[in-house]
Amino acid sequence: MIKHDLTVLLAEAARRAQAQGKLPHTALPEVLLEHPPRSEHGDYASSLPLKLSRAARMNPMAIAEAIASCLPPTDFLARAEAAPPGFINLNLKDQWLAKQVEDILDQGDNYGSISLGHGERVQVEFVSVNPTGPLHVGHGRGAVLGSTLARVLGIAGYEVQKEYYLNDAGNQIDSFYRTLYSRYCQALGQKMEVPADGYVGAYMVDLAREIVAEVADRFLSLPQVEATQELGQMGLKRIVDAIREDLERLGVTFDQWFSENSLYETGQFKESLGILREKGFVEERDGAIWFTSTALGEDKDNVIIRSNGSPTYFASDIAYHSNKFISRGFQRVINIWGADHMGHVSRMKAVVGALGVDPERLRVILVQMVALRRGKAVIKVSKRTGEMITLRELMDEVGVDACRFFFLARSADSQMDFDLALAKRHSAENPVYYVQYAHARIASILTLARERSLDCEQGDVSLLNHPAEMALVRKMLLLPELVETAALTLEPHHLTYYAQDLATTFHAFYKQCRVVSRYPRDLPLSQARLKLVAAAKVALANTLKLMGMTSPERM
RNA sequence: GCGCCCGUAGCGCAAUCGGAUAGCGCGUUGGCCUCCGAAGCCAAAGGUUGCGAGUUCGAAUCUCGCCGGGCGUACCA
Repeated sequence: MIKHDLTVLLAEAARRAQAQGKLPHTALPEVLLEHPPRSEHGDYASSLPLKLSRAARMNPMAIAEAIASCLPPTDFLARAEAAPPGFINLNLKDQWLAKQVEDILDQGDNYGSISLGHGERVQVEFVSVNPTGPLHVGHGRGAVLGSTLARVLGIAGYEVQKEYYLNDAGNQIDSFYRTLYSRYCQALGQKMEVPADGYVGAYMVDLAREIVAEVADRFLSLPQVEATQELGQMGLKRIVDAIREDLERLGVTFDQWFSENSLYETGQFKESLGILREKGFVEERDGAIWFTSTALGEDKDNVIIRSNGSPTYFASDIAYHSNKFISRGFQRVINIWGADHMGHVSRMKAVVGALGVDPERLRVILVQMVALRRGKAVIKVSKRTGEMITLRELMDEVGVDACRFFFLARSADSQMDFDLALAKRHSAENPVYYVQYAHARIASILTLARERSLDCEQGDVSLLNHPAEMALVRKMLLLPELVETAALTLEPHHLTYYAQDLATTFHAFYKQCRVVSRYPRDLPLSQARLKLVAAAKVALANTLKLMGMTSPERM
């Protein structure tokens, strides 16, 4: 990556300046490059002189000049200038930039890949919604964020495993089973109340009807406990299948669906509890088993096994994380949770530490809530009350691509207001079409060139020097840097802004530079520009692919 | 009460480490299709970055105090 080459070059120049006595021998801070907001300030700039000024007791401008004078000539750097109050501005050579077009074409689908991760094994666990009802709009946000992040980490050189943690044990499943039983009986005309803690959503009525359609009244003759259990499992499977279907439609797939229940069946839970006990973090009190997190600086202790003998959700999570880190050996684990799980974060980190794993290896991304409105009316989303807008409805309404783009365009820590009344109208104005239009436009240029039998293999990219051409190359070269940033900060929302930027730069180029010309004298330039356009298609398509969106050839 | 997140143009949101004149989309106003897609381009208007102090050569960004919104603070998940 050119940015890294420049970073190294600058650091060397600073050391050379010290060796030559132009700079005092103070410790050098890490060299950081940025893209100046104004293009006159170069392709990259460093504020190193400003940071060095105090320790070196020198005027920052003098430092900038000293370092700039020690930069060796290279085939990519056109010039380095000291700029007030003490920046070093770096400009790339047009000829070098033009040559990158061929480099991008050579890389093709791999363009954007970097080796940041060095094959480190990372798990991204996301969605993991309780399988007690359909996915709603809010879940879509975590699904899109997680799947995009997994793609970004993959292209950044990590070995990524995507996982859905299936909460198929515990209270909520029990309640789901009992609700389903009651709805099943009702569907068959029996008098039966929905449990007080049950799921009152209409989808449970539909689910019961579906099951009746399949098995009729077979379960009525069974003892209630047995019927509830069997019926529940049937219903659970249907719900999970529906969740899986919705996610697939959204472009979200998993390498593994991990069953919470299996943690108890395989003895993983006992094992991890044993580790904690051994290390002295387990205590019995008031008839319950506690994790003594206060000993690790937490505000309070947490119950692992209730006094009635049933394990808590936290208990499962202890075993689950032990499984992730110790049994399966992931070097890093990224959990994407809703903001309502915030209270869970620090105790999970404490548990991971207690298990003997560096808590830094666990990263939790909290996705802020999606507040639903219909016009001015706030819709309270709750599976309990059953009022919700499903993800499926949203996808029907605005389409998958717009859906993904919309969720992705906001950073995880900003709350989102989703107005359904405006959803459809907004989808037509969504920047997603702006980006995809650029791709379709490129495709049609390339088609036209093919129809006119233009051989762009012959194109000589050194003919490229128009400012709009150079701007487009520069923008394309940002993709690997963007991947790096997104992978390091775990913030894939930057992709949406980059995609728009790239599209804008392309549209501007298109307006200013004729690609396919009717005049024979333009042939060499046409061929060169076709290469540029083909490279732009690669960059744009790869960006869209990272976001899980389609790259239409026409629209 | 305490803890975490957020507050940026009319609306929705960006701003990679503290960097140079804070950007993008929608909306508003005006212009641009006689060789490649106007779902486009160009231009204009629109900001005391919630308020007030502090640190710094430099603050949307860091610190402190207020104000407003969200979430958490269960033997729920």
